[in-house]
Amino acid sequence: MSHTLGIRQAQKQKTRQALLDAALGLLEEQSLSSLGLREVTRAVGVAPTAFYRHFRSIADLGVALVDEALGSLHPMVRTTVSATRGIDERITRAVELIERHVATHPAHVRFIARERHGGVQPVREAVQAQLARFTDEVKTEVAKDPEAAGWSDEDLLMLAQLYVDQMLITSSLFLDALEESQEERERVAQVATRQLRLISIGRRHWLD
Amino acid sequence: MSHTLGIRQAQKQKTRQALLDAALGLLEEQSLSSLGLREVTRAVGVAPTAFYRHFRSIADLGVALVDEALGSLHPMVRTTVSATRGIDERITRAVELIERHVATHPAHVRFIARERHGGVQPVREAVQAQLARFTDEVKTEVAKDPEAAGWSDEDLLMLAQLYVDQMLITSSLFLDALEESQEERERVAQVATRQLRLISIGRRHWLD
DNA sequence: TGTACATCAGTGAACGCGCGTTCACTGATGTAC
DNA sequence: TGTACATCAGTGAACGCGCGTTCACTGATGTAC
Repeated sequence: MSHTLGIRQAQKQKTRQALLDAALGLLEEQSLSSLGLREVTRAVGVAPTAFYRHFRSIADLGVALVDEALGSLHPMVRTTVSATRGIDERITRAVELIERHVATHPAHVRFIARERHGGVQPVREAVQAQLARFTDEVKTEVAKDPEAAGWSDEDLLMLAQLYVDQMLITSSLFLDALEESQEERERVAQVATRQLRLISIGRRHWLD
Repeated sequence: MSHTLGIRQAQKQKTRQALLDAALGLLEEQSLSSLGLREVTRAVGVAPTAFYRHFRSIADLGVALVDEALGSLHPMVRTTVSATRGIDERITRAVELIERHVATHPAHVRFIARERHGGVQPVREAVQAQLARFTDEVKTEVAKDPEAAGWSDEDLLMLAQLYVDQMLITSSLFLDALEESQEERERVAQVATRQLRLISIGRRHWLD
């Protein structure tokens, strides 16, 4: 126990996290640009002024939420796309992983879908930056695949973009399906699987 | 001149359209859920209370904007996707049409991208409904193509969804590129063209 | 064509309310000796 | 270990402001005869 965080620091972190959690909860039914600072502090049970000890503004909190929602996702993406096992198996696994992630982090997924094109510029930019990182990582993994032999850099990038966008679209569809039925979720999984399969076929014959 | 609209009706329409236009302008830099009724009437130059003569609420105005933005688009989609001429030509033409539409209606495109997953439920639902109509129309056109012989209904639907999503993604990228350079727009066009080409290759070998 | 009445798009004052932000504060935690 | 001072996360009162909505109104347009 060489270095505990200190009671004060620990409590501050806790309040900060409570603000982030409360905001994420409130954002299920509205967008960031209409979220109020007092609304968030009220949900946590602290004075409105306490907010300023942690964030400059709601936009600032939004950027923190983007990092929380997308920051931890990188390792998953990397392992999913990488060329292990057969193609069909990889596709099935990827769709399953997406479905599970949406089921465990629905609020995060909704937040990203909403604010990707939302009305708060710094947040929008933070999302775009993280997605650009994803695209680059996917491109790196895709390039390692033997099937990518002879592909130009531009072709690799367009394929990586296709994959990332496909992932986001599928996430959003799973999210809507969450509030519906098991059948609906299966339908989404089926469509997503077929779309990835079609892309993978196109990829195989790209240089024909 | 059998039936002019009447001065009163005509003036009312004009004010209504002015409210829609002003709202669309204000929405370039914010999202609908943070748009104020007074903000809109102030931009038009009428009293706040005049708003209620035309719309029940901002959400109601938003739904009207969705219809304005997407309603007129159906004929274009139909002719673009339909099986005329060669495949490469069709792809090039589709990408050009998208680019031109974004250039002439940037505010509408931005509005749809923003509110598709935005925080105002009735508006979100209106967008989804219109997009479902698009998907259905695209599916009908795709089914007519000789290449679609032997395709199941589910396969046709998943392809139509892929096309519609691709159209939206490309529109959004063109929109961002509008504020940048001609080179950036060309890069977007190139990536979109390649992605559509890859999809078309996957489509050709789907039943192999 | 002219008159008398009805309609209704837009007005302007008024309201209560919740907002973001400021400020001086309190009291628990941290630090130096 | 104990004491004296510094730090700083969270408080609570206060502010000015713009919001959505109500209401009775005005005066141009529409309609019936």
